[in-house]
Amino acid sequence: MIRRIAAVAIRRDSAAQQGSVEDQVYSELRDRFMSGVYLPGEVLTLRNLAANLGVSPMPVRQAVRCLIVEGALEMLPNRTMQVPRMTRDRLAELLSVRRALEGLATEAACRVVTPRQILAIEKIHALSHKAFESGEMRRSLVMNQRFHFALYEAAQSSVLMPMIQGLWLQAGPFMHLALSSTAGMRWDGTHHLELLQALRDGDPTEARLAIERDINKTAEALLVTPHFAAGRTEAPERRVARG
Amino acid sequence: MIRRIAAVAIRRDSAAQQGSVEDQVYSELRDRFMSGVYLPGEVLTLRNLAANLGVSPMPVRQAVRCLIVEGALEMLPNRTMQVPRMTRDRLAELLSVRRALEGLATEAACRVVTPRQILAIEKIHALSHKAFESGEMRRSLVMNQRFHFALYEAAQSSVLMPMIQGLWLQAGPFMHLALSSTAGMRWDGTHHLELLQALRDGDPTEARLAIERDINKTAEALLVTPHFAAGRTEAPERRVARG
DNA sequence: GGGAAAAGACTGTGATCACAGTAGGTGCTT
DNA sequence: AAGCACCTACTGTGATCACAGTCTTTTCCC
Repeated sequence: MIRRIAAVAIRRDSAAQQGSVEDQVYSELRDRFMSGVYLPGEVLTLRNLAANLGVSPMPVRQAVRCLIVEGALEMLPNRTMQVPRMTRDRLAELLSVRRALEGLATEAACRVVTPRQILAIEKIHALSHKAFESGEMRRSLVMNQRFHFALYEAAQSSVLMPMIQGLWLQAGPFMHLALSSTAGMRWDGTHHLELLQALRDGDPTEARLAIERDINKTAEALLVTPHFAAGRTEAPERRVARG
Repeated sequence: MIRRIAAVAIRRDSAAQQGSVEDQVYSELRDRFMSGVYLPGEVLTLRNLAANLGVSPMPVRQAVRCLIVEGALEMLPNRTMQVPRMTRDRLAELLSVRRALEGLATEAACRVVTPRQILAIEKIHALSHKAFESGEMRRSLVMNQRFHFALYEAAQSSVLMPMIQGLWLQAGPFMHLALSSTAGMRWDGTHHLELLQALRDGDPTEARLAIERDINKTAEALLVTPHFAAGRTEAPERRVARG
């Protein structure tokens, strides 16, 4: 049974989308994972994804393989692919590595960031804060992500950036599942403001500490959610992919 | 012109090699990159690789895409694939991230490592040292890698291990190019011994410092080599793939 | 003889088909 | 009515072909 709910053509966004079809598929799927389109435990199939993206299965195969290598997708022994469930241990590890890598990136960024970039980051923070105040949690999460990535991009590191993206990619589905509801989420942008001040002062160490505090805050919010998988023996609850 | 120098079947090693052909190809290519089979700047093509591995181009395509995502391979604007050249900046970044991640893994390993595992690591160190003494640099490098990975594997982290492997994968071709000659390489296993002592003492902080010192030592040895690419405007010098 | 143009080889990419294995559903048998 | 077997639908995987580029080489003309 092939359910084509909305066969959105992959070229929808940005008229002059360039690159091969596979690159577009890969990019689109990355965005979807980071945006929480797919939920932990959800089962995806090549042909459904292809139909949903409006492309042939071929480019999807390779994009999906890459996502598996990155840990954003899991291949079960049955050869079926599913969005990995999250365990408390795994989340703690991800956050630990985030602290290390994003701390490094923040230090590097602080040393070379331009006033113009700082302004852009401030702007993104304002948007995130505004979205949070109006209860648009989804949008606030996305803007928060943009805030972090705008910062790390200033570091201009071709090593750190892909690794950090990989971490967000792995945590994406779970983060959106756990935080997209307003319940129990009392976020304040204190650490973001501290970071911005450190950037203006050109104080890498303080900037690093601010980011680490921000990640710790996220950790506190995430680790209390009841969304964790109990282990390898959890109930099936296999969600069928929507596309 | 298809040059089949040695069309080695992919199933050569270990009779009961399991998994799909693509998994085997991917695994084999990873090993080759980490072993320095391919040199920085070398150009690889799908069909040559496929012929060399004795498989059809199809599985190679996907494996190669994954390697590109991991940063082990580069795709030029011409759509040709080449082993990335190394720059001093990039190497410094890789080593910086290695310090952070392998430090983390070492701490974690130190907390859960068993005496039996410590013995195994000691054994590997002895082999590495012995190979170095007899001038077998290639073998010494491989054993050194096994030493590190045996340590990190003790940490049992499904997050850290793949990331660290990715780092070694990116640095692999350059490391072997720079260090496989005995010239200018005066390695001593002091830091390895310090690490082993810290493991026995159950002192995570000291273990972490020992690994960091070890990586710093490697950094010193690597950063003085004259093998760096000058930048984006370097001479072509495109080595043709051997397969 | 030198330079421009065309022909050739070879590249990655995408589509389509065949295949083996699995999961789930249906119908028959006991 | 319950249990078992078969059968259908669907999964990822691999192979093969066609195609549009690029790069090299050859060939023709000035």
